[in-house]
Amino acid sequence: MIRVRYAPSPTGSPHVGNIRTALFNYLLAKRYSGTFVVRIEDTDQTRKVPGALEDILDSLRWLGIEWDEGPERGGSHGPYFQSERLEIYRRHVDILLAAKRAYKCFCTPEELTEMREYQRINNLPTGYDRRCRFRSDDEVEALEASGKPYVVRLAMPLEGEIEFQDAIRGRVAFESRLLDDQVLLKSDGWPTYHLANVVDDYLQGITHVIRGDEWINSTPKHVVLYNSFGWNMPIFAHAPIIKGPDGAKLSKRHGDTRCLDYREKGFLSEAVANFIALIGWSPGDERELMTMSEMAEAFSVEGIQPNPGVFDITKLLWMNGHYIRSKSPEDLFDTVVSWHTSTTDEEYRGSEGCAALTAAIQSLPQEYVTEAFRLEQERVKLLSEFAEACRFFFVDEPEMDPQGVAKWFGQPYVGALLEKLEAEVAGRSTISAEDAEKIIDGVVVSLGLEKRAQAIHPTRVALTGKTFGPSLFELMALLGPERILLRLRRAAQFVPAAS
RNA sequence: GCCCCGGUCGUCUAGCGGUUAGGACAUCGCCCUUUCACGGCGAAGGUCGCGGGUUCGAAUCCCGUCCGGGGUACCA
Repeated sequence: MIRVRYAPSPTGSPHVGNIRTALFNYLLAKRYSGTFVVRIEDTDQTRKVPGALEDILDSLRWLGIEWDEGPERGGSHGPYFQSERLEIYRRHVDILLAAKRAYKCFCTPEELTEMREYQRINNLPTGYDRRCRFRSDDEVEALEASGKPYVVRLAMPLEGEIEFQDAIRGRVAFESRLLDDQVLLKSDGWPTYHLANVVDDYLQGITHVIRGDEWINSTPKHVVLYNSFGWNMPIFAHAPIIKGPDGAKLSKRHGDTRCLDYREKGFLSEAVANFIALIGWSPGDERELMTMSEMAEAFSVEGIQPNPGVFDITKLLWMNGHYIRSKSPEDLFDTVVSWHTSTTDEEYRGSEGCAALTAAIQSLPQEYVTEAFRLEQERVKLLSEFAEACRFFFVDEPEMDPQGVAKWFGQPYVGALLEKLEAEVAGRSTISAEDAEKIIDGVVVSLGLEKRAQAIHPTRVALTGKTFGPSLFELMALLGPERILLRLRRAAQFVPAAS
């Protein structure tokens, strides 16, 4: 039975690279019907950020990454907050101390800074020089009795190599003498990540650790820790980082990197999950569009690539469009409306489209709004685009595109066209798409036009103000006679007097 | 500086000793069509970072080198 974990620290809102690590772990658990646990690594109280925990859980929930054990859910291996496990770490530090696999270090931060400075200047490998490691028991006791604060450090092997098998990269080896004696317990009595992570992974029965590449350098310290306790190690897999377009690790500088930003911008969770999984992982065949369960079925650690990938927003956009197109009208309505009412995106909130949609939802029949969404569905790449794309359906006087007017309303027949259409539409209670087509064709004949496109384009501009959009006939069917009449009359004002 | 990881079209990737180096996004063209989009078809785009080996044969194995990234905390 495999057990994996996602162990974020609540120091900020998780970004997409971080959340992808959670996804990989989750997929592995799903693949083998294992257990996915979420553990909060809050051992650095000074870096705790309010709201971060909520954002972590929110990000997971949004993407559909459900955890079997962890915050809000509990489980048999709790507590799932490291801040509630302090006693456990202390107990384990004592074990290490008693076995001489760790020691107390009384060096002050100032001394350490000075030491590193010296090392840097002399081009020596930086690291703790172990000056406290060989103190006698009496000496340590005296120092401790004097009330001098201390940390506990791991006694690393002085020579030889430390190696481990990485499931993605194969054998990774480090020279022991280059590794320093990592702090395990800080002077405030709290553990560092290194200690807490190893103790918890062991106690919580974690079998596979998929984590970011940035951990690969501290893995030998973890290996020594496992050995010092006499524990078996989990399988390590270090996933590559996600880079920004400039090749550097994805960060705030690259704009939106917060996972939840994508939700606010109008991305669908299924698109984001699908897309980020594909940075660094592939099912081994040529599939790209995959649901969560399809990905889980195809997932393997071996399918993770060792080299970092660039986050290509263009491809995400394409994928988002795909998932928008795949929605049923009902689902689409629910999705767009609930996104619209909850998004915090300021640019969207302040847009005219947003205001028009809000009004439409309140005053127009749901069927009307649903149909408007359906007609724009294949053109839209973001949820946030529906409001603007559908605006002409919702407002009485859509903006007239000057270029569209210039291009089509200069035709000598346009005045007559609009009049004839008005005459045809007047008196009807409804118009179907078929009716609309017959009306247009009839007008084409009576005006002696060569192609119906000559009638269609000006009519589109008259009714929507735009030169592009859904099928004119379908759009007329949705608008209905009353709106069409109003718009036809208004459009007449834009026709140059000469015609 | 030192250590570690990585390097296949612009981007995401398949590939794991013998392939015309395949797919996807983006780009361009054609088709469909009332426009835009969707969809379909096609094109262009890769000296597999570079240089040496090993081998009958190397994107695939080895060494070197260059470039990029990551780590070098009483942060995770």
